[in-house]
Amino acid sequence: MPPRAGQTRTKPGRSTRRPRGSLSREEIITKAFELVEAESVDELSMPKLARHLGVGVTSIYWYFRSKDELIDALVEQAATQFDEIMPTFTGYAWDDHLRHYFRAFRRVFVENPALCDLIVLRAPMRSERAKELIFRRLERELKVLVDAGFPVREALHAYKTLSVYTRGCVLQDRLYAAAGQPTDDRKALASIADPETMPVMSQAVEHWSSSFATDDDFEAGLTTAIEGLGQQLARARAQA
Amino acid sequence: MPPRAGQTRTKPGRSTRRPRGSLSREEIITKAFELVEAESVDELSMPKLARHLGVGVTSIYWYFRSKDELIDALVEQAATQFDEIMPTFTGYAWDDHLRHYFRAFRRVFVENPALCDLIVLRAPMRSERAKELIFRRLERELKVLVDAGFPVREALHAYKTLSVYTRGCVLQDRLYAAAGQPTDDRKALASIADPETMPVMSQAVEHWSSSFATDDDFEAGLTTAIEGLGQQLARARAQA
DNA sequence: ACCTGAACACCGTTCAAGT
DNA sequence: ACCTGAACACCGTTCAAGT
Repeated sequence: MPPRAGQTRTKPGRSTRRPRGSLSREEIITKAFELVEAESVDELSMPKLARHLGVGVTSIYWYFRSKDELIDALVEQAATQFDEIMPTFTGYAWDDHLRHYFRAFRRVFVENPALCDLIVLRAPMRSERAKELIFRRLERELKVLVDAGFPVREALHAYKTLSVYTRGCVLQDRLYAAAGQPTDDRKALASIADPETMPVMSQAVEHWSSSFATDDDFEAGLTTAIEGLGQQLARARAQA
Repeated sequence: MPPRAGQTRTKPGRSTRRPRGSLSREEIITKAFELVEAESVDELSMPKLARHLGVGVTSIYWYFRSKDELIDALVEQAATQFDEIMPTFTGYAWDDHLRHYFRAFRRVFVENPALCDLIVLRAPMRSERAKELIFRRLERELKVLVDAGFPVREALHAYKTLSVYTRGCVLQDRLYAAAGQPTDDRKALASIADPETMPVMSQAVEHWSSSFATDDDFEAGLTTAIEGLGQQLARARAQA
């Protein structure tokens, strides 16, 4: 396309030097987060971000010492956003509460891959603000369990177990999505699982999916863990 | 250091052109795996690998179309190695069996971070050989559960749940190791967990560790899941 | 058939220089 | 104080050329 009349010829993407106060930490974080949402953390690069901001690459380094420091800021942003998106549940019995809570926990990550990349794959958090959000969340969730009769130590273990399990499922989902190859799982198994040499697996063909973290899988594991917790609670109550 | 007499001056690191048949797919994989073990997958680069092999960078591209294809080969190598390292357990009751099996499962990854990088963080596997190894493993492990009375579907869910949970723990461990900052967890919590505003968490301080996947945490989750499975088994047996 | 270096488009980061 | 481009050491990959 030839340059239109009245248009000064410029370097592609940016025409003028940005005025002094026009850039800010916040704008950089916001625009970087946009890029991560649109593509992924791995795709984020300083030159790309600079173009998206309409700035010279090096300008970003005035606000962040390194890309790593920028990512830390994005993780904090993600933690805040996660906290806003997560619904709060009240009035459920402890087991239904856990079920709803971790179902939502998983959904938020599955529906927002950027949050998954920044939180699940970037633990541990280095931001004080993010830690505080986690502590507040834990206070609320542990209270539900302690009120139901769980000793504090067991309540903490219960939350950790379900949190790690759920994040494990979410990671699995994310890796499968990134690989982006919906292979015909059942056929692959069927071709290997000969009834003679693999009697059990050949029976399992109808339930097979190579992802270990489908909705169905997640629900099954969630139920298993909650039933286990139920037994622990019964013992704790009997002791008291 | 001045070049010694009789030594021809060469480019640093490699003196002669390698003879024709001297390089091979296998050697590349072996040396690449060495690098991943010594550093990490993220640190692996084609130039580094070429230096380690004493070859020109581009020679590698005769054997692998891309770095991605090379990594796929490394994943297969890792899967084979994992299969060799994992001990086999026989003669245990189903619950003790699961306990020993997944304890070992976790240990292998914790002690071999390269395997964790290549298997846990690189799922799903694209190699047919790796898939076959997994199916064989599943056949053996599911048999233990089915023999104990689990329906095939429930046995599969049980394995998946514990596998995802264990890999979740391993990932967490790995991320904490990579971050490499053994912060004083308990103090961090104590400074935030005011008994007035956070009564439950302030009681939890003595059990706190910011990693959700310590040995103790893992064992607790493992027990919880196995207890849940015990209940499911009891129901399945009652039905039969 | 196998190994090679030059070259390209990218990346993160530093530095000295503009305003 | 804030924004800039030039420059550096890296990266993955392609290509035409050696043997």
